[in-house]
Amino acid sequence: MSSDPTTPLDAAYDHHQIEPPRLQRWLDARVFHAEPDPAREPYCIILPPPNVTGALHMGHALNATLQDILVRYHRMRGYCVLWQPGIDHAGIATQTIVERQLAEEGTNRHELGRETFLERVWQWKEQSGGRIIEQLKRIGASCDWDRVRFTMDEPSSRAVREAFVRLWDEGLIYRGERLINWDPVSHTALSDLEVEYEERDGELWEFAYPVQDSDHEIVVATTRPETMLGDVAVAVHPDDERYRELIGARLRHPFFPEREIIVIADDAVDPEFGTGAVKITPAHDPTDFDIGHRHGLPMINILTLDATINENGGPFQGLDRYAAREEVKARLRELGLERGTEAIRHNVTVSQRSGAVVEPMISRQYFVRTAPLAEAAQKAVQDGQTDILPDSWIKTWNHFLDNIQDWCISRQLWWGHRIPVFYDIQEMERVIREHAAAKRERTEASIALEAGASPAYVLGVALRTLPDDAVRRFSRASTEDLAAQEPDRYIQEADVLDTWFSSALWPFSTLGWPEETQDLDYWYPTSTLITGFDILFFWVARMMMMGVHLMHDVPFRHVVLHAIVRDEHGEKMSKTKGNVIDPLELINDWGADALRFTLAAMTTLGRDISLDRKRIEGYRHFANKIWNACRFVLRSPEPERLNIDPVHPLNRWILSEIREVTQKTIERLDQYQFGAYAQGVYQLIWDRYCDWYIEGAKVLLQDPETADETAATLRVAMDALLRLLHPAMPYVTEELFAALHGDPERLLGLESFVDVDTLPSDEESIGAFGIVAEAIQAVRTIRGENNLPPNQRLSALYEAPEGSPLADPRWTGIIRQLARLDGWAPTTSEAAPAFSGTAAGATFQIWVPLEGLIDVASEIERLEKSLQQTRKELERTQKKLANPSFVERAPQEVVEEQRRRMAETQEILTRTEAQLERLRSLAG
RNA sequence: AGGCGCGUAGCUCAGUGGGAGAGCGCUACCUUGACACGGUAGAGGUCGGCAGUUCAAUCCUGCCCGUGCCUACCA
Repeated sequence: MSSDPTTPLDAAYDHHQIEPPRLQRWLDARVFHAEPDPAREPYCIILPPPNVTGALHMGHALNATLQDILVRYHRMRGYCVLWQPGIDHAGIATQTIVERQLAEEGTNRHELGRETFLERVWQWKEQSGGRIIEQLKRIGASCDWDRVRFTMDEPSSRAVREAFVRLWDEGLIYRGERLINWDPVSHTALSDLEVEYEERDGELWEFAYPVQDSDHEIVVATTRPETMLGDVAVAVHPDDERYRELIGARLRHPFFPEREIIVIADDAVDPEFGTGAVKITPAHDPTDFDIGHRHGLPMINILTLDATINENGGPFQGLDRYAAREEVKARLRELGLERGTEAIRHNVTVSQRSGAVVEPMISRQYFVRTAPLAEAAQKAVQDGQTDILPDSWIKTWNHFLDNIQDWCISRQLWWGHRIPVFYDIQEMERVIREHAAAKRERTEASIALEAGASPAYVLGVALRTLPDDAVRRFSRASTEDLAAQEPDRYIQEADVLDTWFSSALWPFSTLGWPEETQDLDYWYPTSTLITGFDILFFWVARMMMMGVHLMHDVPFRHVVLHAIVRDEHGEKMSKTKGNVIDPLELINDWGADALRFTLAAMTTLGRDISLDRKRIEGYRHFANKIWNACRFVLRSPEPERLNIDPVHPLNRWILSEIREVTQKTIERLDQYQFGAYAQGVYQLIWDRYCDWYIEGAKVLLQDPETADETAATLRVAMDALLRLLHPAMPYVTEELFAALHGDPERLLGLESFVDVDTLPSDEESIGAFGIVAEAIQAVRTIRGENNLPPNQRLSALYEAPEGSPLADPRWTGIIRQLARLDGWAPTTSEAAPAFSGTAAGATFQIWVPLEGLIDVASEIERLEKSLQQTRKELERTQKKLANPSFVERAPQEVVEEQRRRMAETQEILTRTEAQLERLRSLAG
């Protein structure tokens, strides 16, 4: 079809014809661009920045869909809306990709040098990075695409430096020796959140430490035998009778006789596990590290950064950790110290990024002191400055913040924000000399210094060997590049910051911080953050900490956590299972509108989504449905006037229904009830507008009395439906809106939302329609259950009280047409032909004479079945009302409701029984 | 180990302290001039089990069974 909406719409909806050109028009017209407008209320959402290496997956699709619904909805409601997009630089992932490319070219980053390597990364980023932005556009995300930001761009980098320096000056960032998670493949430290636990089969291997000057021994168990090379103690529980006498004893290390291994007592030991005695390797195990601190034990690092044994491993030096494990076991076996083995399932820590088994290692890194920040973040939620939805997550939130560890922010990478700490060389030399003098010995650093080594080399030694407070004395944090200004005096820290450090600043760095920009003033705090619960800790908590601390206000008023998208059987999607569903493939097959609507319709907060392609297909059919409904409207006569208050109850009914759904939609979207919103609009459009209203309108259009107001109502109603649906299905609604108004320039996305005040709320019409629909369905049921084809000519008689819509001439044409009747006339139960199909309603009875069409027996059977159900229903209500405590204690309106229902059911029962009697006498 | 969630029609899921719902699938009929990507009618459920609170429980409480996730981690 032509995209020119002035020509009639094609017979069938085809998303391929609609979506790409529509998208292009939005982009060309920059309709999503936002500038602060003091005259309007601000509304701001920041898009959780996807990874620069990433491609769109279902999680992104869901996330973007929900945000876009809110954004489009608020735009239509008159807010000044900014949806801020961007991507993050994904330190490890990106560096890994480029390093792999270099390896294929037979080189590596060290040969290239830092500068050249970074140029290569930028090159990669420009060419292949961030394709996810184009994919987000494709699903219709109405971000302000003029404002796309990157965590490594200059404004963000500036914000990172500023934040770092402020936190440093306040003592909230420090450099210290800690046990960190070392990824020996990516060659970097990882924060606690970046490691995962994988359950694997392993063995608990036992060996003995002989007690010095004694025949005794103490048996320990371990899953990592090679770590015994770094053992400095064996710990037992203080109350453990078995070992009480050995506490304080000295053990002999089989490979390092000069090393003193002492037996200590510590509560952390579980006497039930293994042998109840634990070997202590403070430099390579988190628990041992703590124990080592408590007991003032030395720390012996036995691993290189490649996870091979270092010089402290004596004869095992140079062996890979796993080779060393086998070698250590073999040697201990030879020495007769092996004591057995036990199969065990245990958790192995692996790097989230590289998948490598992580080694706990003692190392000097930069940390954020999280305790004070976490407390403030927690308080912000407690005090209601930020709401977390669903609120079941608050418990998790508090638990995490209560137990938060300091955040390791340095990464031994090149791609990222280089830590803005500059080491003052002159100061360093003074510190080295003073330190050596105080210790009254030559230190490694002072030796290097005296030997005339290069400042960079001496710095390396100093950073490795000097105490933290000494290093701090010659460290300067600065937002200025001191090393560039005074290259002879300053050397910048080589490490970069964790990618999440820059992401933590995102809600305000994207708005211009640390500048006091108009954007920042207008849109901060942002309105709502929508993200997956899987990054509650990684990102949300860190943004909250940084926002509260640096901006003195929370970064967002609401946090909405949504679910994971699973496959159609509820299985988590994974490449290994092969059940990954690619959203772009779905968009190609069914259209972005159908995918979006499906995701919205299936979203109930707090519950995962199992995505079934059949469901998407169904909603694609829905797009086709409204498409064709709109075609019908366009083919109907042009009304003379549009803004009318219709008189006919059918017209008043549909407008009242739209009014009600609009009100509900507003409530639902304000409460993030995406599923209820989508389902409500779906039912309104399909079940009420298409199935009932249009069919009725066809009749009214034939009558000069009602033709014009009906033609107008068809359009007014369709216009409202498109507005209601637009946030969820932007493409097709834009297309139809332009066609409906015959104005290709008018963009629905920039129109206002449905105004309930312009719509009637007509209870009488709603009630009348209900009775009419019930009557029509009754006739259809009689026809259907007696297998009478639609073209079978039938007529019907009715009995109804005065004023019933069944007797209202305004409805009779509709009844005759929709029930496919030749005749529709009043009668009485006495006068009605005995051999009829009947249906009794609360206020009416209908007879469809069936003489000569079917046999009496089949109609008797049908009525008996319906009678049974009516009796059951009656019994239930009677029983209830017979209960005195119900009548006494239940609310009056509930009792009334039951009484009314009983009367109705009684009426239906009586009528049905009477008819059954007459039929039986006929069959008789 | 601790925390959270789920269990409703064949499948995937809504839902509410007071008459059990949708989509898909299934059955029958229908090329009625918006739509067969459609229409009409229908079949199908002890709302996981047991107990409690209540006049009333699919909904609230407790326990149990099944299932999924998160956090922590024992060498």
